[in-house]
Amino acid sequence: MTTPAGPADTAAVRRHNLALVLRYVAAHGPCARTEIAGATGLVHASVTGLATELIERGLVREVGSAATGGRGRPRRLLQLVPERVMAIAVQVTLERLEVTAADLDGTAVHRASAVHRAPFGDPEPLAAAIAREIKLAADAVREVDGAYLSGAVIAMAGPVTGPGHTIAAAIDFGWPAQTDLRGLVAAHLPDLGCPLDVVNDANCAALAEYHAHGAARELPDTVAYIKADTGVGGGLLIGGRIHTGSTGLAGEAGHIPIDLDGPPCACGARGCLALAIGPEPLTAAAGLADLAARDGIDAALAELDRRLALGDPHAVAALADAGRSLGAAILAISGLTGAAEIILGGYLAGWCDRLTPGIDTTLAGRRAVAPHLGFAITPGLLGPAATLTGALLTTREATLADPTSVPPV
Amino acid sequence: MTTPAGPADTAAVRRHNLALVLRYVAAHGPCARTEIAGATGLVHASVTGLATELIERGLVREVGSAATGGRGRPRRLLQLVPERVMAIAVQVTLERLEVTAADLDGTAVHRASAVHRAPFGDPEPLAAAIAREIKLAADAVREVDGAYLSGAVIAMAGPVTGPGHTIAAAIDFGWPAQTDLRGLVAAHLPDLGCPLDVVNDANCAALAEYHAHGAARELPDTVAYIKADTGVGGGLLIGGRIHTGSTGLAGEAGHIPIDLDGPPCACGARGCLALAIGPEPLTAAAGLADLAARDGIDAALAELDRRLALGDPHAVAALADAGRSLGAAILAISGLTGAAEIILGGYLAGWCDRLTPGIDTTLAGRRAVAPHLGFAITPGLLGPAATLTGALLTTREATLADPTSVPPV
DNA sequence: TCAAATATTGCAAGAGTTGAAAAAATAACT
DNA sequence: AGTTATTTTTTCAACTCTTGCAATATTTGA
Repeated sequence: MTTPAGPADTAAVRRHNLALVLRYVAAHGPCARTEIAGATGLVHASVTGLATELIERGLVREVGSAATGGRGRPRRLLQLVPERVMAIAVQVTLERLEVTAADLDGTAVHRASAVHRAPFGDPEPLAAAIAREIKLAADAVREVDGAYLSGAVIAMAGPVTGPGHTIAAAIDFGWPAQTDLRGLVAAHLPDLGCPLDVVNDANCAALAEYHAHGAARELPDTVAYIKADTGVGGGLLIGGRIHTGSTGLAGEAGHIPIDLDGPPCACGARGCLALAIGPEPLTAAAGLADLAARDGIDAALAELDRRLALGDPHAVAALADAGRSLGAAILAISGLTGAAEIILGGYLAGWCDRLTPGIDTTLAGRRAVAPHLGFAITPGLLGPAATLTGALLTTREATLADPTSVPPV
Repeated sequence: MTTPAGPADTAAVRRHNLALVLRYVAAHGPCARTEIAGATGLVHASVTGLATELIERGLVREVGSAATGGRGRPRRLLQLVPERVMAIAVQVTLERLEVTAADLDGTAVHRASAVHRAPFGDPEPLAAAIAREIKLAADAVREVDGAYLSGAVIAMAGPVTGPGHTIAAAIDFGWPAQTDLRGLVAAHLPDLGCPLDVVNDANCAALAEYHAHGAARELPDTVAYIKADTGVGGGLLIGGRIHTGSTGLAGEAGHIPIDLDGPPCACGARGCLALAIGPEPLTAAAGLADLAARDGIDAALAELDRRLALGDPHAVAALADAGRSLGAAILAISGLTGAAEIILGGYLAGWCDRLTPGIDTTLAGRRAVAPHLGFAITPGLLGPAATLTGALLTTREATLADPTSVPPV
């Protein structure tokens, strides 16, 4: 069962078992009650009752029958009704708001992209803009017949701590410590009628990649994710759930030191990973500093990508060097978190082949001593959409964990 | 409630609520049913029933009354019966077995220390020796009237993975990968009558320090532990429980790289933390390499301790230098795990003051940029006994989590 | 001695799961 | 065409657990 601090009662049992059945149906497509009973350990009679309640809540529907091959009553198949539950996700970057409202399958019913101008140091205008977008998305959801709005999630950079979801530090926006972005946005949405959460953007991406990989094969209990795009971030997944840690920074690999006497970093420390694999240092190492200064970092990254495709030795060497540093970070991540799988996202995914030689250089010695090193390194499957997808998944998880949060019919 | 994969029923509810009450009684000394009801959220009537069952299982007893001050029926106080449940812990080091059988309070009823000679590469003789010691300890427990043997735990170096508790690698003993030490020992103990587990020794120490600190004040959700004595190890605690990770190595800080181009380590990588704060490098840095070679590492550490007490500049500088490296590791640990508290154990605890200057050197820049850094560094409160204490705590946790594992009367 | 106050326990009601029996629905057989 | 075997699903009584309310127990203060 879920692990609340408080007492348990029969309602908690019901919640747990409803979640058990709903999760099975969601994961294993159309399936019969008998199959669910066999797989979950529940008794047939219980599955009947649980399925009935899920149907009443509109989360599951019967979808025809399927003869089992031999004789006997045919199975009546149950299927998830993804469009029953919708969630809203807002990704906040320095210049834009990306908004999606989608159902449990991730099928979007509303998309928006808005430019915002957030004055340095004052979160209020941005909060108002976010609230405006959420309101539009919520209106779009309400247009859909029978859809239940389960939650809205704001994904943005910076550590998010505690149950209050306050943002410990948003350096790029210059906000004061412990800014209660959720509270500021919620103040504009008095009748939103669903939970509003703030989560770290890299953690969202980590969750999305975890699900993407987990669909194809069994994943280990502890999985780490590192991404680099406009910055370096990451996330840590334990038992399929985001682990934020007490600092809200768990898995944020960008500012771990890998070089004791390395160059100073803007974070105040020295030799951070971000100085080795971040976009500015990486393009600079490939001789593209001037281009980055003139046309912006995106142009420089695009040029680096072009040169890598052409096999430019300077660019290839820069990636190999970054790989060496990344290898050290991977050793630290696996050692400290116990992650048995490390997923690379952002441009690390696309350039994985170019990074591998450097990574191997760092890991070769350890691999020789400990042949089955205990962890795998895999490129991410999702592109930039990972963040929004992951934000939607957080509310999907909440719905699957407590189906009683969705009202009947 | 605890979170098993399977279905939940009313028995699970009972287990959860029994654990809730037992945990409260164990943590908050003698207390009345009313107090328990108020603190846990259970209703008075439920507490009555739950307390009755705990009394029947011998885990709790009534211990007099206490007038509440004003008028009214006095409170009947309930108290944990620590001696009801005993556990056995065996700590395995290269030369010795240290054994303790103790009750829920950690009060020992049996202690033993045995020299063993484990042939390199063959775990069987050591398994036999461990089984012998466990048998003696179990006999001692059976002497105690009314005591229930809840479990036996073997604490030893090396990563312990999966539900099978196999030892992925025991380099010091030269065992093959995935050695099933638990199985080997259990084969000698066909009628032990209690669970037998193998856990990582540093993880045990981490758990013990967590409890020691937590007794005095509220601890954050995620806490990390690093220790150095004969080697460098550590552990990661999430929600008060050991997180082993999928590799079984979570929190093992000894072989995270902090210096990309540092010296090669026996683990195969370069610039590992163990090369900076491990006993051999540390004594060598203080100019005690010859002494270590001649009289052993313990003698060299003792001499280092003496010189530190005298303020020997060479020794002090060595500690400061180690502190710099430790600071880098601490940044990595906090960043990756989200730990808001990092506990230093082994000689790191005793020499904490001497390490602090170096740690501060590394952290100063970060502290300047992020004033409330988000984590605290504290010395451990327990000495070498931490490992055995922690091993006992793992079974204590199991008992508190499922009081129905203890039979009636 | 009596009333007030507080702690604990009994008891019926409500909700959940379970196991066995009954009902439903189809294929195979005669 | 009718019947039987087989498989799936539902119904129903039994049991356990928490809950809320009323009853009981026990002490203090007047």
